[in-house]
Amino acid sequence: MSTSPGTKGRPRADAQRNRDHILDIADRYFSEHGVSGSLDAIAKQAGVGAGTLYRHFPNREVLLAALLSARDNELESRRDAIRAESTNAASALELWLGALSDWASAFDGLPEPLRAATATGSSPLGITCQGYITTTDEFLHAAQREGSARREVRGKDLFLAALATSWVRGAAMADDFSAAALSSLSRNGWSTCAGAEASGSNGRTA
Amino acid sequence: MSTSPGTKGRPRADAQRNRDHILDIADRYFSEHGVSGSLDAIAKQAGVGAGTLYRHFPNREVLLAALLSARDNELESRRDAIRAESTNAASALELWLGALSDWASAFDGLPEPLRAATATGSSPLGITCQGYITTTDEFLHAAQREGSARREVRGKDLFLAALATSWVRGAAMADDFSAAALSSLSRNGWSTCAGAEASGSNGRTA
DNA sequence: GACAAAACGGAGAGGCTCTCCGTATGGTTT
DNA sequence: AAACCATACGGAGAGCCTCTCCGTTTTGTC
Repeated sequence: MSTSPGTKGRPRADAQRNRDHILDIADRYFSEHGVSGSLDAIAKQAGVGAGTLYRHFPNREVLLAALLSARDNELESRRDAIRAESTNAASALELWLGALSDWASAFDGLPEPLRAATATGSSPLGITCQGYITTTDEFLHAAQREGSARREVRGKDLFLAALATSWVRGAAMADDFSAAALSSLSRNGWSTCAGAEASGSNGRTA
Repeated sequence: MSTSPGTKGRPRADAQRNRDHILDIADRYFSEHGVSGSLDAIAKQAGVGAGTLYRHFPNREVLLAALLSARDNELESRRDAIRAESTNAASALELWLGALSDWASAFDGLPEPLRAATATGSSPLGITCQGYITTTDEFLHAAQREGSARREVRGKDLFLAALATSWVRGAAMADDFSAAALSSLSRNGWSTCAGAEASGSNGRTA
């Protein structure tokens, strides 16, 4: 799984080389210009034709997914470290959400496609997100069993909250403090030691 | 304030007519296509040349700001209603945040430019946001005085949280429930009846 | 070395944003 | 009402972007 060419055996050597090289350049490029940077510019920087880039990565989302999957190991080892080191499920969950939020900050503007992919689901990015939502659920369930997390919260909601944290931090954000505030908000809410049960749905009023 | 042409007296009649008409069309168009829809298409639908559109609204952000300012009354009267009807500051704050979140959902994709404008500040959109942040601060301070909101939270953070709620609700979001979950998260956090003091900063780990 | 399959590259179609400037129009003045 | 000019109009087109198509080149195999 994961090398683009069709159904059969391994890709041709030049194809593999190009693919890897494009990935390298794209990583650097997105780091500098955000996820909205020009794909053609990436092709040019990589010294390949536009056709080559688009054959390997039919659209921006697929390219992003490939880029992120190259970083999978990092996040997964962080997950393992958290599991190993944490003494209680609540702080494990908190650390994991922080890790997710950092992950989603890998490139400027990344949270947006991640949210879109989470919503639609079936794309390669969506699969990736789904996996991490599952992990989030695991941490969350543990915390719930421990009694330190609310019952009505779902992993998906916390995942989105982590994305949102990263989104707030995004781009030209003048105030780095706000992201921390939001993640603290996600943990503690703004209400003083809330009435716990808080009913089910609020939010929309009209 | 607010009619685009330069420094002097009122604009020419045709200019005013075009401006209003463009605003009408743009409102409909953004409602159907989201804030990323094509500006040229709006000009065409409005039956004016691209130049005319861009003279009145030099860029997308300015157009959005004009569109939103046409809706100012709505949000402001909602604010007044909340002030009048609420019996306690906590629920007033909650209602206000809901109103903000609805406001930011006027068009698909609106939260993004709002966030960007909040960050950079000086644009017309930024001014608008700043005003609502101030209002948020008022509601928040009242709640803090009442003892029902945490001290360390700032209006700006709650404003961004409201935008984030709307952002999560955004576009193709398969799951409308998540937005409600996030706003509840913003109020109550995920931790059971938190240890209140929660220290200052957390979030970033690496 | 010869031959197909696989991959390449870049021209170009089509769409978007935004500018520029010759033309038309409103408002004012006589 | 005619003339005048500041103001506003429209749309061609420059420049950038995404993505496709297809003639040409490269690889791997026999």
